[in-house]
Amino acid sequence: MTQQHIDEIRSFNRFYTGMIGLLNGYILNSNYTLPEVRILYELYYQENVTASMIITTLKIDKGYLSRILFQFEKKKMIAKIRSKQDKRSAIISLTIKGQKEFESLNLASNNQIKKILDPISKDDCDKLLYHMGQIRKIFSASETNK
Amino acid sequence: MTQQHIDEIRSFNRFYTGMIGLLNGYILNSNYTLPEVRILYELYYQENVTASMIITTLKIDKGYLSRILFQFEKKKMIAKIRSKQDKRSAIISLTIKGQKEFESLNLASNNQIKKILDPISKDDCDKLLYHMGQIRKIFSASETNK
DNA sequence: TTGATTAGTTGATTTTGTCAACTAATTTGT
DNA sequence: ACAAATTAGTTGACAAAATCAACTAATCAA
Repeated sequence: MTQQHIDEIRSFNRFYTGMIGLLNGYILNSNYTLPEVRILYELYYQENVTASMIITTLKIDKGYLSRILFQFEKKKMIAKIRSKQDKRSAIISLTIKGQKEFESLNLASNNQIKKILDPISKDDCDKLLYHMGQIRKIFSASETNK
Repeated sequence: MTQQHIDEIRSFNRFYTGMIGLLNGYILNSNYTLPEVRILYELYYQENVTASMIITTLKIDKGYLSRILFQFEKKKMIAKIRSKQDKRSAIISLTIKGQKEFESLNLASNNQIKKILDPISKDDCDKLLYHMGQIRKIFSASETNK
């Protein structure tokens, strides 16, 4: 692996940072911050989530999380129920309102992607997905045998 | 373009956000913040840079930039000289010390990439670069004809 | 059962980023 | 030429985002 390999990967990272920034920038125009959206994402797609699970998967400070969850609770977007198994922790779930909020964020995010993909031909779109898939595959393979 | 296309792209973005986070996280263990590193990057690779040029390329608040540059100046990492053409603006350049600081950051960043690439075979590494190149090509092509 | 660990909360603080007001230099329109 | 508008950069006041450490209550492990 040469210096040129490294340079090119770093160059791609800068490029794709811009891409992601573009997409996140859109979300940041919503009423939620990036950490908030990530937390909503976890709550939406996982069941029986506790705060500490979010902490480990999102690598977020527990105090910070606690406050964000408190805001969500105040807005009636989540509900907490004390776990019977472990009374220290609480199972967190999105309320209907919380789900709807996330879904509308999701929709906005989809539209943003659509807008970016719009000038790209169907054919190139397929290629895009193919290349993305290959990149993930290569990284994931290296992930497993370490 | 279908919903599945969009979902996959979003999934890749989440995946790659983690990747970039990993790399940036490393930088953040240094003595510099992400904006600071990005500014150093601009100063290292471009000549005759002014503050307003950095503002437009990095989309950073001018007050924020002004303070960061002040810190750099205090540490003797940059030098400003009033532009002869336009006495409102100053040409900013890295001092030798500034260059060395950036180079050591750069080196650390390279090593981080190396570590990630280490468990990947030469062959897969080449493929990785190929796929990254193709992704950029497709996005850039769509960029030009808009 | 007691000492250590874990889940989550809270207060204090730091870091990061934004906004608006301001000075000085420059450009534009007449 | 020159007044009005614009631009480069600085500064002060703030707001938002994130971190750190101390703390309570529950659980685990010896």
